[in-house]
Amino acid sequence: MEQQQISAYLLKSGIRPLQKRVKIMSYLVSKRNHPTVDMIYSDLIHEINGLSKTTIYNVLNLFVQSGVTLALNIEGNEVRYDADTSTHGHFKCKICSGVIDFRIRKEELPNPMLEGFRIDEHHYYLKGVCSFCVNKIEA
Amino acid sequence: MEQQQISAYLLKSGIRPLQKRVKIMSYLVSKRNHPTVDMIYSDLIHEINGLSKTTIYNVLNLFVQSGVTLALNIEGNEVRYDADTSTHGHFKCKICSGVIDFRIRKEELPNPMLEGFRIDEHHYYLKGVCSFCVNKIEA
DNA sequence: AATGTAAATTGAAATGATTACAAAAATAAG
DNA sequence: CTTATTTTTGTAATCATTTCAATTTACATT
Repeated sequence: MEQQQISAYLLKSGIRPLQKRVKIMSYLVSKRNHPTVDMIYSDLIHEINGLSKTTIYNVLNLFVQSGVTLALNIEGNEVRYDADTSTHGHFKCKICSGVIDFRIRKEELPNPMLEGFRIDEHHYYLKGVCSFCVNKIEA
Repeated sequence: MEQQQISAYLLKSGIRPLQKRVKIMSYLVSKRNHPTVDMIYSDLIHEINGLSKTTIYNVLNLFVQSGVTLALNIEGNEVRYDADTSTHGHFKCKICSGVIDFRIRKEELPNPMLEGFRIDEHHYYLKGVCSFCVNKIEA
């Protein structure tokens, strides 16, 4: 996606499309790698002069609050970020630590009987070993 | 559940039923409150003389590795523990921070097309506002 | 009951992720 | 161009968790 489109998208979501915000969203959208803050930092530090890790935290927190990014809590010691806010599930491989998306339709997710509750977010994730690492183990 | 039963259960799961382990498992099973380590500590420190927080971490890690306890990663900054290892979902209230269970059958959970993957764990959780807090907000 | 050995527990220090905060820089408005 | 507001930065603080060596406990064998 073009920086132009990213800017327009942020603006539409009530976020001023400042340089670093656009770059970070652009990173999330193009890589789709469910990165941690550290991954974003080490990838963007070369590209953005004088980028601070605090800024990444600030920007991501803003994104999450504004609803343009999901914070994924799959492992206790790391938060991963995903700019795809549509309904989908995640799989995390115990071996290579990679996180991949899988499509599910909202109607497929069970709707528990929670009388009077307001449900804002659905999270569905699986853990195991991805096909690539399964082969490595068997070999 | 009686301490006797807890001990037998731990033994069957390959865990030596030492005093503190039995007390911690007993706590998890009877309270069913999805506690954090801190919650367990502040509740049991009165009951168990000279209990250390490190011990709670040790015991819980053992429980999780042995498969008798689930580690729930719903919020990025806290891990909660659940001795109910059967298939079920969790709801976390944004207001009161409480976590409650809801029943779902394994067959209800969508089975994504992940050719060649080995899937070990399914996690399904919802976030929102519980009925009690919904009323508080409206009032 | 006493002894020895292995396992568990402890507390202090280390680690690692995240947040708080005040100063500096960038942005927008007049 | 000047000023006011917002954003970014870097350091220090915080908080959960792990590491590790020393102490204690559990348990099998005398």
